Amino acid sequence: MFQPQVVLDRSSPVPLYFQVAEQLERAIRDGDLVAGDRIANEVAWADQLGVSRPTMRQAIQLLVDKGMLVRKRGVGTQVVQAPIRRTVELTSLYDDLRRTGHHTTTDVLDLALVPADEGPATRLGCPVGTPVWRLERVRRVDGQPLALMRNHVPASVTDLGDVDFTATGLYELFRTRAIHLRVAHQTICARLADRRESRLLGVKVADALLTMERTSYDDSGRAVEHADHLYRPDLYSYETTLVDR
Amino acid sequence: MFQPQVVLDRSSPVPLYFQVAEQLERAIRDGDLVAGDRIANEVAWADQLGVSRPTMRQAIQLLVDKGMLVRKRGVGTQVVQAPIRRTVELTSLYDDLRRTGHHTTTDVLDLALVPADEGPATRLGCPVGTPVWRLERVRRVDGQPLALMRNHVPASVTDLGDVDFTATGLYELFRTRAIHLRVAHQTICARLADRRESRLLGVKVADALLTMERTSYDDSGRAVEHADHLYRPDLYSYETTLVDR
DNA sequence: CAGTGGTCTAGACCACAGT
DNA sequence: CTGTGGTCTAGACCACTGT
Repeated sequence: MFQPQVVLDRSSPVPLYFQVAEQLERAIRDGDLVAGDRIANEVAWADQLGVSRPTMRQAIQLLVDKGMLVRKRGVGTQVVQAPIRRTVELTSLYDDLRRTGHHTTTDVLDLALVPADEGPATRLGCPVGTPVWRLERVRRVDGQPLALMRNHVPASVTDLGDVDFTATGLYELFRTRAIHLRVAHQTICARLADRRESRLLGVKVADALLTMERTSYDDSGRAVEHADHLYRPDLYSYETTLVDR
Repeated sequence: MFQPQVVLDRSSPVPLYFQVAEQLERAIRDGDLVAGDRIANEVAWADQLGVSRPTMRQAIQLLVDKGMLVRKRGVGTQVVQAPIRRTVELTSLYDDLRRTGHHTTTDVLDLALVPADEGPATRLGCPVGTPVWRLERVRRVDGQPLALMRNHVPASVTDLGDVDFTATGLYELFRTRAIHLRVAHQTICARLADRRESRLLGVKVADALLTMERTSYDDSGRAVEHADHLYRPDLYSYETTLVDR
């Protein structure tokens, strides 16, 4: 039974289970462990690393949740025969693109404090007429328009008045203001572009677009933001890994 | 601190943590606990229910993963201010629709054992030319065409030759044959319908469609199925709940 | 049968948030 | 400071799988 080298630093502030998961994940990505390989059982791992079994379980569970490992009772734990794609996380498109090294720019079409219409109000769970910030942007990647993004943020959450959204993403801003997004509900669909949208996104009129509606909640369970985004399907797709538990 | 009534049955085969999570979830859905409510702390719960703290944690974690609760260190655990939608699970459209009480029918357009083309072979991780079952269906809801579904299943996984897919879903079939889907990778996008697709789905030519590509892996990490589906965006959208951990 | 993961206990110490 | 969740230990028994 192959056991990749795992070294723990007990003086590190990084939790033990996370250190284990990290190094196991690297072993899989580097190909030290390949599809279908069975890894040693939990007890053996715990023994070898000098951690308790629950801690080792937690490490393995992290990778199971990421879709990289599969557990079968009475059998063992195996590496999934699958190309590892990024799992869906609670990040913004801006973060995604910057991380992958693309040059992104943003055109701000609209930023204003307005009374909430029925749509945004319903989604944010606030009364119609509540002051909300309305933000509309076009996101470009290497010059090409990629997404047309409309967002609403209740004025009670934070003040967007002085923010330069050509330089800062909305989610990045939330982080700097200690607003921690924790849960989001998304609906993804498709529809045809209208005249304005096709012009802004540089596609033909009546071309297909990917639509994404999202409401995000922070760590006190409060609705913080509603997004209504349109993506060019030739430049963007939505990838997820599903895991049955 | 409000604590809904939770009753445990220690003789039940249902794990304790699951019994707790179930009843807590019901309390939230029934409105006994509402958005923003703080629930009692883990130790108090464990004490009252007579279970250990790790068990209670596991119960709460289940609901956190579902996006119904939010934990904050030093503060407590709160109910998320969000409409509860179904979280994404590893189920088929057929299951989804049957569960919501709709009348679904299926037209089988094609079911054949063929050598794998490059596309399906790549996705399934098998050599080009490997025998695979090719299945093409139209799913209807209350008579209306909803989805055009093309699936590929390696012949080595199971025999689809005698299956009546007008009466049985593919995922349902897998379950009856003890093939347990555990991980899937999905890509969701949009494109225009071509002539054949628009005819089969009952939409205008060059109408927008939602596309879904999915590869599923079973509990030994083996690629079991590749799906290439097209959905009518007026009848179907893809909803998810994202949770940051 | 032996080996595996699934569940559970009864504690412990720590980091962080709010008072 | 107190109270909270985050991490961790060192065991235990059980259910399921494959031989």
